[in-house]
Amino acid sequence: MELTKREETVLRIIVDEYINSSQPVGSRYVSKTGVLNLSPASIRNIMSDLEEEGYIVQPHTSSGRVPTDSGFKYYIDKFITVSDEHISNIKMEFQNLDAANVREMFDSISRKISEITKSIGFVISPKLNTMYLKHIEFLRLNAETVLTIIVTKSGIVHNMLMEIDESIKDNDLVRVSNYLNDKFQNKTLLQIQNQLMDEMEDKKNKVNELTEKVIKISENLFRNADFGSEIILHGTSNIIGQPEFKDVDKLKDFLNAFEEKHFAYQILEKCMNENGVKIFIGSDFGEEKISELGLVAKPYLREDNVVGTLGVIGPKRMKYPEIIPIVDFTAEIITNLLKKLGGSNET
Amino acid sequence: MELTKREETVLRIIVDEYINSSQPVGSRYVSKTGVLNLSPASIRNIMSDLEEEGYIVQPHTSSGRVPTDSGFKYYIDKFITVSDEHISNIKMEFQNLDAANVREMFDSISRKISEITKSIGFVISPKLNTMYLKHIEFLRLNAETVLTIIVTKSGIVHNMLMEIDESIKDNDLVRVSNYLNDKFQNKTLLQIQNQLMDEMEDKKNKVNELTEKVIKISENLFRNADFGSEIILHGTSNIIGQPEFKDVDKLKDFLNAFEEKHFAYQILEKCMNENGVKIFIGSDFGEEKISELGLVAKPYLREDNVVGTLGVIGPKRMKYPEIIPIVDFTAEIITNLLKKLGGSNET
DNA sequence: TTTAGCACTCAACACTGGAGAGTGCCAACA
DNA sequence: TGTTGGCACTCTCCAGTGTTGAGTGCTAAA
Repeated sequence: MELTKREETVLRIIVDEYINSSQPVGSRYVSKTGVLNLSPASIRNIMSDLEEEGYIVQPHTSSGRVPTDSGFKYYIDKFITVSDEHISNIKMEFQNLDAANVREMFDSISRKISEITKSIGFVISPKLNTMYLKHIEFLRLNAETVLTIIVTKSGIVHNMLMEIDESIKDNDLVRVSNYLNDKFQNKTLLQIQNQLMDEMEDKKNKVNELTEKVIKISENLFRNADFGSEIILHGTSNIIGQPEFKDVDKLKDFLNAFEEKHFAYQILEKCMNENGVKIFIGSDFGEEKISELGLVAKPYLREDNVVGTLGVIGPKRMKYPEIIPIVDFTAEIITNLLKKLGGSNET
Repeated sequence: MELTKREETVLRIIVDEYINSSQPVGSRYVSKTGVLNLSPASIRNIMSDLEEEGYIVQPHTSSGRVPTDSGFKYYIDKFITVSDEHISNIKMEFQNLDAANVREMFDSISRKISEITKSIGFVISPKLNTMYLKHIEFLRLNAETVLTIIVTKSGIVHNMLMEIDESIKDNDLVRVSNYLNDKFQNKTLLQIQNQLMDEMEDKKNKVNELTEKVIKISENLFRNADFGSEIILHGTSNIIGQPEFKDVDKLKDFLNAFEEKHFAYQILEKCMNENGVKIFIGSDFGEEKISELGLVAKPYLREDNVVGTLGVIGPKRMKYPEIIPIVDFTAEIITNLLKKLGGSNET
């Protein structure tokens, strides 16, 4: 719904101030800002209209107004502008992240985001099964245990322990890894998984000794392998001070829920499918527990496909003009990182 | 200091009840338990003695008594007995941890501990530089970037990205890794690091082409490598409900401090040097922020050397009889795991 | 040595009234 | 017709008050 100029202005002032103070905003305050040159009484009329249209509410009869979720959305759509200053500040912040490998890079970024936004920062790592195989290797740790190391083209390293039949010799392992490396270079792990499963089906037909070994080992390896993504988040303590979590039980519920990764995943999956910065507010989640929260997220890409997401979780009344460019920029960082790492040496 | 039988009994009843309720315990309650068959008035005399000796205090004139840190210590030393039932319960709990690799095993264990103790569970992973090299490998991701993968004999996989001189060819990398694997199998990473550093010193003397390559690459790799340990902890939300953290600021301070890993590390390092379960209470830490906390920890071993620690952090008034065997048992699990993984295939 | 009795202290709680912030409505005004 | 000042009203917040109950220390008697 479209608002008049003055309604917009009043809404903006209310949201701005609410973001600042987390307190209901009264007509007197709005009038005093001097932006509109109207008396409190007139402001009250405008507020009354805004309330009718669902953009603001009163917590109780004699209190000021608080923006509703639609109020927030209107505000975000209309009034958020990102200043160059913000952007250059952010570039500074991300100048020298220290990270020895890709996993640590995700970790550092998540931590950094949480630090500079004073909210919860998160990174969902790429689903491993969408990544291209660079290299696979088996190392025998002892008679029954083999360590499998899978490296993707983007430099992500995944390792798995595997119980193994003692009849399989060390040089069998070498042969199998050579075979897999030759055959499956530059296929995604999912493709490999599927193709291997198919071959297992066919195995009654053509069994030579090598394929048998491959099948035996791969079955062990791929059947129960978890190539999903990991959620890396930092800064949960940042939201403890926030007034919307004065209620300790609410806080506990929320943190508990987030330690259960699947809950977090469910929430965050919503922003996996679209490109660009996406904002969720309160009721969007459809979860009572987190109705006081907001989420700013953006996916990052590898070869133009979304492979993961990152962003910020905080109170609804976040400082969007600061946070949006942060999320935007860090997603670019990761996209570039993945491009650079998996870049040359293509087939 | 030694206490009389009756003093001991009163102290035990007070601590027991305080652990239960986190409320000061009064003479009437102690009398009512019937353990001593004394009236509240007599109990009061005994309590008065205990207070003089520093085992209990009154938060205010007309309240019941609360154990002091020495009260807790006395209690732990004298009265904790671990029942077989506890132990078999724990064994059940750890029956089926799912973990695909060593890192995930630490993660699962830390999570499991936090779940069953309703406190914070932590595992400090082994210092990588105390671990024996099993295998090192270089993978070129692109012209300038090489991924190094280090595997220890216990199956811990560490990977590092490294910028590299373009003049170094792929087969140089293979040769160098062969060289390192041959020469340094079954040395600790620290030994390797030192030996390589020494060789760099000598390099003016005997330079053949291979050593030069090795030195160039290793320098890159080992100079700034972080082979320290990682702190894995779960369940911070468990202490939110606890009455000793009613004060939100205290809670925030504490969680913040713990997100700074070095703080946690400093605290936890204290229990690195001794074998057996170690208990710290409140003032032991010498840190105001965490004076309300207790810590039960035990190191785990690899070849009779302490390489890491694990344990539980919670309010002082923890259920020690339950928690001590949990910590004890899980440390054994990890010790055994490391022994099994790095076990055979020795030199 | 133990106990009953008593006076005393303190936290916790419910209740009260006043102050302050904010509203809606109305009548008056430009 | 839009704007404004005035006014009655509502509600939260807070400080002050009295009451209750739990617990103590002390004393004198058993």
